[in-house]
Amino acid sequence: MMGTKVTYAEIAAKAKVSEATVSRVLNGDERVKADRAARVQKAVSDLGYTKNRIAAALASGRSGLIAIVIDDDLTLFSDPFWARVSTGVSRVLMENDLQTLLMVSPVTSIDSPVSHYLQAGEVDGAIFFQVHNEELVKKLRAQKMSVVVAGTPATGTKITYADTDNFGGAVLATRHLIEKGCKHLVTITGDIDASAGRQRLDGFKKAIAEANLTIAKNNVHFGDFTFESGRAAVAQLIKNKVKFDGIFAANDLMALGAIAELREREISVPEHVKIVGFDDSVMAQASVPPLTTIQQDIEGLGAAVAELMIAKLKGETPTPRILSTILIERETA
Amino acid sequence: MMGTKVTYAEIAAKAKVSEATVSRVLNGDERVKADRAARVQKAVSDLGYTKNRIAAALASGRSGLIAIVIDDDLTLFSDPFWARVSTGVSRVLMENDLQTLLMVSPVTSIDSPVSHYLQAGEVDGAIFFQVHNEELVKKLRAQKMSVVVAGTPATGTKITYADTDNFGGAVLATRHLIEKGCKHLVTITGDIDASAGRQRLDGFKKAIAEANLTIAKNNVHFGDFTFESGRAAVAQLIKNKVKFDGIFAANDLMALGAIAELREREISVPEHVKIVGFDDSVMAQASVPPLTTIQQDIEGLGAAVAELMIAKLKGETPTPRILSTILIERETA
DNA sequence: CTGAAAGCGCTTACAG
DNA sequence: CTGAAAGCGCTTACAG
Repeated sequence: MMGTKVTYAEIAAKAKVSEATVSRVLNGDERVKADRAARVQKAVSDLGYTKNRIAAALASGRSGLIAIVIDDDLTLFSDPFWARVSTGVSRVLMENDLQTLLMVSPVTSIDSPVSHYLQAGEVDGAIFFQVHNEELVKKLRAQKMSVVVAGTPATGTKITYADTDNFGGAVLATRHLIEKGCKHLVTITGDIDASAGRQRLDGFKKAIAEANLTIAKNNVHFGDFTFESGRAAVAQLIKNKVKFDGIFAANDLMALGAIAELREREISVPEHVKIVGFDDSVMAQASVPPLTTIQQDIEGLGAAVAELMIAKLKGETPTPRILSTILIERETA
Repeated sequence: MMGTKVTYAEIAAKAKVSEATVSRVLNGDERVKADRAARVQKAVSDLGYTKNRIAAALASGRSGLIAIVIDDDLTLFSDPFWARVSTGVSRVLMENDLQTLLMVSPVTSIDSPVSHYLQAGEVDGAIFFQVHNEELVKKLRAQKMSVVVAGTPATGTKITYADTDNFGGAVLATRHLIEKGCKHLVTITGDIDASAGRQRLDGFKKAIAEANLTIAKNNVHFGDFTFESGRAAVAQLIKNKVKFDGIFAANDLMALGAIAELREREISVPEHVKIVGFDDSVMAQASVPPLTTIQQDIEGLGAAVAELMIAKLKGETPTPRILSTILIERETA
């Protein structure tokens, strides 16, 4: 079975072909004659051979390694979201005989160890979960390394990316509130510097306009995706005497913060105020009352990113992928 | 600066030494004379050299790759817990010039692709986040591969591991309930097949015994770490007419489920029933009322696992590491 | 379609 | 302390 390392030499001897032929068969070269290919295949399985990818990498210049680069500054990875994206990435990559290298690094500045590592060319591609540093991405692309981003990069750049349809999801959420009879809608935005934050706000505005409603000055409250900011938003809204009967919170955590504050003031959800979140995190169904929210296909996003990477590795220039969302109706709206 | 690949040949020429010497200097061999070593160092930085780890791996037989193996059957990685452990692992490994390979695979049976891959010896070590398959671990260890487990393996095995002090944390939680005046305690256990589930139950029992209280037959309700099971537990308890004024739930999610059910029955928390969870997840502070819970050092656990791995790689036989927990008092107890 | 041969960029006994 | 040389296990023009 296993035991001592089996190499091409043994296979070649057993199959009575050259090592070059063994290599061809193992790499799916069609030109090898069927009978010889069969002999090689048999020898391979008889000997329980598994290829030494490191040797292959050195000889071919392709490592088969794809890095997932995560900037730990934002303790991003603590967010279950990214973990699930990674799961999707890893699964698809493995299916395609590629390995996932996990790089969690405090800073992805152009001079950080991670950057140097990436620039050293030991990985075939890099997947970024944020684009703090467009410079780095550009530099890597200039070095013909394949780069794919999960999320929407700044407009104008030609970076390949996949993202959830944040805009569409926000439209869905807002329309739902309107359908449920809300007349005075407000939104609590996420971090507006992040594309997801911006897009969700845009979607909200779109749905409002579509329904011929208007957005009063104080109806957009800028939050930052935290529970506290959701809570503060409601407090502020009330302090400002804003009249509202529906809230679209750009994520579940802020929605929960909003609910907590409403509850404290004995404003009942969904009777007095309806609310829709975004993410469909575990918390959404564990909340009281269970939260109506927008669900995204998180592992699917990871898979999409991996597929884009694979396409780029083949020399193709794939177009961005936008994954649609669905509304999960629970009890808050 | 960068550009064309710099190799030992260039460095050797520039520093006027042999390639062997370059290798020695770069690998910290003390025997090289200071002045020659200095010349090499200078050439290295002048040329902006970065080592080709793949070539080094092939020549030395050490890949510098450590796999984190995650069984995706349980969608384990969706749990932010493991993502954070991975963060800790990855950080420490990087600091030690090792890479983290992320392997999310549906099954880690002894015949799965992952197993084959690991057995092929392309990684220097493997970190398991669960030990479904003791066989695999044993086999790998027999092949002198370094294996470390995050979590507590079955007793009797000599597997190196690091884990949170689940037992101690449960004792802390239970004592707190007792100090707060609870007389009739119940616990909602986690999956009892998992070591964390068992240990947290044992800790509960220990604290009860310590206080000279007794555990009535129905006071231990077996859950499975889900929100629903927490909810069902309370429903069951009430149906069985069990008298209780304090609940230790083996994780936050079940605690939230319990709170939801209590609220529905208009039993107020913490006035009528006090409750303590375990994990200090994001949900704990976002719950209403905020959940008193046990906090563990999750990234620290990852770091500990990585440190154990590094020790094993050096040929040492480190002893298991148990990380202590603290109680975070909020409003439910 | 196939083989001999060179090469990928390091490491490491071995000899001195 | 240092160098020449062999070798790690593959891949890939090149020639036929």
